[in-house]
Amino acid sequence: MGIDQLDGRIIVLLAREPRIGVLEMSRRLGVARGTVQARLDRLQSNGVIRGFGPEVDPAALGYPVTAFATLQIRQGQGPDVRAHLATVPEVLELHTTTGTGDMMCRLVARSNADLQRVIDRVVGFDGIVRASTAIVMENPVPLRIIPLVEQAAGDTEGT
Amino acid sequence: MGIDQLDGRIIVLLAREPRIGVLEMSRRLGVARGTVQARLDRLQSNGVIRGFGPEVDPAALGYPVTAFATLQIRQGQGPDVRAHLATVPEVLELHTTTGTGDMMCRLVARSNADLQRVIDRVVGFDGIVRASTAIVMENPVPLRIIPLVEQAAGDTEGT
DNA sequence: CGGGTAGCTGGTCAGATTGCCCAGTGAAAA
DNA sequence: TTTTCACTGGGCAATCTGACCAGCTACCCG
Repeated sequence: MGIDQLDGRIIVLLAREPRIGVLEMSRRLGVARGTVQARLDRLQSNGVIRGFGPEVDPAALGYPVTAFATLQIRQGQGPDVRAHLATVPEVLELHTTTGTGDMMCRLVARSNADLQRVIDRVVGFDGIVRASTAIVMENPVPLRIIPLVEQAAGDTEGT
Repeated sequence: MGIDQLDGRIIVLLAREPRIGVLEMSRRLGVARGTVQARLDRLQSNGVIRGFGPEVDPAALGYPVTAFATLQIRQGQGPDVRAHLATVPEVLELHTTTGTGDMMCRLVARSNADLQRVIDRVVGFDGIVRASTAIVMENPVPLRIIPLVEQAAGDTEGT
């Protein structure tokens, strides 16, 4: 596990210009096309690169409001709660955590008013004892991976 | 703003099989290639589709520990704190929020012990008053967009 | 009502890229 | 020393892309 510098450069290049294609990458990186192809195959079978799905902006879809909800679950109701939350489209992700809450989820909604509806739907389930919600105002650092990839590529040098 | 059913089907198809290409999509959706191309162009210039960057798994990079940190900021120090956090590679995203905390960030680390180092680096900055951290144990619902896209495509029918 | 716009179809075209194969080389591991 | 592995540089056929076209329909507007 771990990536070397060439892997890192491939990922960063791909993150910056996703449409670029293997041939152009090999040109820019100064290596043979087969090498880039082999590296990419390996990164994907490694699981380092999960895929190339489209990044969809919920705001552009009509869901400009984002919030994080911390949930407290009744003992033993975990599995049921997960199944329940998985059925709510506005639940974008769900984690079980240590700490004050038992779960943490990311929600989106069409408006602040609509957020109320979403929260009602989320907590309107027996196993959920309490929920506390934090509405996102700004997003100074959008989800990113490049700095981490650069660090991983610089530090680890393979295994 | 909003997407119609064809847009929705395009996005879902793309999310399920990213490598698919415009031609194959047009075949499966039963529309002309030019249509799919035009839709995709529009979705991208709309900002609905931000891009096709590689989805990198931090765990496979050697960072298997994820945590969420809620930060309380000293009045007026917001901008400085943002700039500080932006320099930490392990900070994957950062939001400013309403509620008990002022900011919320997603962190990764090489281990639980390493998480301590990351947190020290995050909070080792003057403007941060307090931080409370929740370590992620499981991720029952990984970041997803398909259900929301399907709902948006079904409901809105364009504007 | 007629005109104009917008979107989709089904087709063509040249050019680029992909996936695949190969032999040769250098370095590291056994 | 022999084997293994990754990378190089090359070539091949098949495919896809981006661009363009005319024709058609639906729709809005004056």
